[in-house]
Amino acid sequence: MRIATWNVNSVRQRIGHLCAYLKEVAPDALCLQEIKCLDEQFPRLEVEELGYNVETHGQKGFNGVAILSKRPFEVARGLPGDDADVQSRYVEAVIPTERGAVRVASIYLPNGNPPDTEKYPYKLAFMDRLIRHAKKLLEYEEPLVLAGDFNVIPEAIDAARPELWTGDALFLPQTREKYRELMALGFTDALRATSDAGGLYTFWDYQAGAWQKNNGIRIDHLLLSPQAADRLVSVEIDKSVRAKDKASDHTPIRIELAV
DNA sequence: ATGGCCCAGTCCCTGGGA
Repeated sequence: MRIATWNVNSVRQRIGHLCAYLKEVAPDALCLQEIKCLDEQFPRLEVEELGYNVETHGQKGFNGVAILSKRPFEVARGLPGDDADVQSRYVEAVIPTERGAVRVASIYLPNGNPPDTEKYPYKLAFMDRLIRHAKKLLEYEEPLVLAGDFNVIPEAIDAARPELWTGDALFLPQTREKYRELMALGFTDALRATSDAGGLYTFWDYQAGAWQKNNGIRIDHLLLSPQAADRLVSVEIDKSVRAKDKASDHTPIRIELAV
């Protein structure tokens, strides 16, 4: 089973690239972040025409997540303990497979910048809620994939120029510590399970020629429960998507799971 | 040349992203 995640930076701006990706890569499931629209504004007909089922958790203008899957699936919107939170950043699916099912979450973790504002504690609180929920999901002892834009640079090797990020909410010690707390529940970073190489990025800023200089960071992750990690076959960053005209600033990353 | 963008929205500027 092929599972991909991609922060599209507005699905309405990216519908052409999205359809091309679905045709060329044909993921069984695709997690989207930053759809930046209401549920009813999502270009669902174009996607359904390509054989996908669509579940969105959108909001006006900002944020918003979605899951696309060839097979019909069960969906849950929002993180538990989320009731007071108006930002749409989490959607979860249980997708049937040949032998059973795989649970997949599409996550758009808050950016948290600037760190000296209320945005940073909001990020950390969201991570706490995610950790609590993930802990519960792991108790099912089933294949589980937490996929999305985590807005966390895990290690210095995950940035072309780590020195530029030392004071940034994506790389602050407290951010990375909380990310490690999540990982320590028993998750495997799919990419790091297959490579310890540097230069593997999923985001390049629009500004200052970051793409042309390969000044990237790795912040989009696929985190696997033990039952998913056991079935990991391969990982691919679809870098060519970032090279297109009118690209998102993120590029997709995907895994093959033998489930 | 030490800067360079892109998105949505009561929309020609502002706020947000990372």
